[in-house]
Amino acid sequence: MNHIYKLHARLLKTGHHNHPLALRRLLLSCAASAPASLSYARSIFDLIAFPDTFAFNTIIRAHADSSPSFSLSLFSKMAMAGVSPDHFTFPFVLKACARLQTGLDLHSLLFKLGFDSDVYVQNGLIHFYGCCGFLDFALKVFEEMPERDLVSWSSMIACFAKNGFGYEALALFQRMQLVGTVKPDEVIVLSVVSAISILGDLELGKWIRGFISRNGLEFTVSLGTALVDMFSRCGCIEESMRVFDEMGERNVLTWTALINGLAVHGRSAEALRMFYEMRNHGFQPDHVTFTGVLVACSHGGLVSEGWHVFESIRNEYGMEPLPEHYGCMVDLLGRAGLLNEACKFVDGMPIRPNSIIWRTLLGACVNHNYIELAEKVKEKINELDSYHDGDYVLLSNVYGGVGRWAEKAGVRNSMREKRISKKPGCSLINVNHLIHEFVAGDNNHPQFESIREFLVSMIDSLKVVGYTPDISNVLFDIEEEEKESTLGYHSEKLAVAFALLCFKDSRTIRVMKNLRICHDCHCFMKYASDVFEREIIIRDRNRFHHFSKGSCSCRDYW
DNA sequence: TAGGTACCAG
Repeated sequence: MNHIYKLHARLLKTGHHNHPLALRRLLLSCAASAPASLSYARSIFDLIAFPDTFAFNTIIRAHADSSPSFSLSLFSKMAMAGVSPDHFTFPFVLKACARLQTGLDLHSLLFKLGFDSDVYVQNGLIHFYGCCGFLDFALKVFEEMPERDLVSWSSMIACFAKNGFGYEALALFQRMQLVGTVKPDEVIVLSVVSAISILGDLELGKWIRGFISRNGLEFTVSLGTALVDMFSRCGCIEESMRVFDEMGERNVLTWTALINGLAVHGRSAEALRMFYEMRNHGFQPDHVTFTGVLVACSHGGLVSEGWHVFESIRNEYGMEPLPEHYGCMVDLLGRAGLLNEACKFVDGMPIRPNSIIWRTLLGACVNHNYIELAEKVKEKINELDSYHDGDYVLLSNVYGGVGRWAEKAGVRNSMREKRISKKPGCSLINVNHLIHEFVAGDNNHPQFESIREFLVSMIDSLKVVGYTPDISNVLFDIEEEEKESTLGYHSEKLAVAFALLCFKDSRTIRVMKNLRICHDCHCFMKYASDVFEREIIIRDRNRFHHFSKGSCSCRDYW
């Protein structure tokens, strides 16, 4: 900002401060320093009697990121003033539209005006469609481009990553390298790291790290932070810690990434230690940091520490707790079996509890067999959002936990009436650089028969040492023997059986699952880690479970 | 004549 004031002062001194060229120069300087200089930029823009395309472009650009609605209002004003847009205008307008996820008619307008063949405009369109979730449109623009620059590839890869299509992002990155016309930079690699985080594939994680150093890419704070997060999501918190230790410069996001990683890996005490160490290094925690610390307390059963951290948000840091912090507290109390306290906490919340808060409480009811409370909580959820399949599964599990099969069947009927189906469990595993997908109850894998046979023999050998299949979590009221075989087909069991068949050495088995692991599978994995002398790491929807020598890192507290 | 797009991490 200082250089703008100096420039303005010089213009005032020489009497050129109202000269159109001087105003343009000032406006440009302000636009380059956005968002700090936005109000100043607006006042200069207002001084220009007849703003031309360049002036409009500059002011639209300056607001595209931080005040996208204002950018769009300026674009309308531009049209009303009869000032024509040019090929510079649209990338800025598209950026604003991407932020607001609006403006689907823009493509036809710029097509009509003949700006659709400009690479910057096309890149803007890819980014815009990607942000709005219209991947097909983004891909169409990308594929039809006669020439692509680094930003075109980067935009399309980011589109895939942002929308959860990890493999597609990686495949495109590979295609880009095969085409070989552009050289990857730190920006594009950040999207690739994010794609690998979605997949949770450690082999790929190690590869991208090597790629970064082989290609001499600058190890920026954001790239380092993304790697800390990625390794944690790939199930290797040790590697996250190594990257963290090697980073010369860190910021609050880096510390938070590590704290969150430690929390979901069940290393609660270390997460708390890092939180206090971070403060000693002079970094102020933000809302995300607090969420990580509270998750650590919750998963570690650290009730009093959790209370202390929660209260410090307001008392020490002067921040207002967000709904997710209240959610963490409900989880903390509920997990610890303090259901009455959890209810009191929800009743005393200064904000209206959302369905997530109630759902958290419902989960606690399942873990501690609080049937009446679960029924009341489910009613509360129904008032807010009655179509969430997971809630029915939880309620069904409460009834199953105490053998109330008639009520359990009632839950099934109610799901049928509302046409709600249970999302199938799905587990992924990397075997010899190939990802295998297992879906509960699905026998499409080419080696399904041998996997199933091996799984049956596994279950038999685990039963010998004390494993008893727990049938209470099976959703429907079916015969006992059938229930047992339904459990036998849970996707994570199939994935682990497959890994044991494939891996002849003693390497760690790593599985990624879309839903929470059930009690029976959790018990099965503990026995399997002992009997087969294997470390098994499962990433479920909430956290990581490290099974080793008959026990789990979550200490059965998840 | 100037001005441009992607990533922006937790």
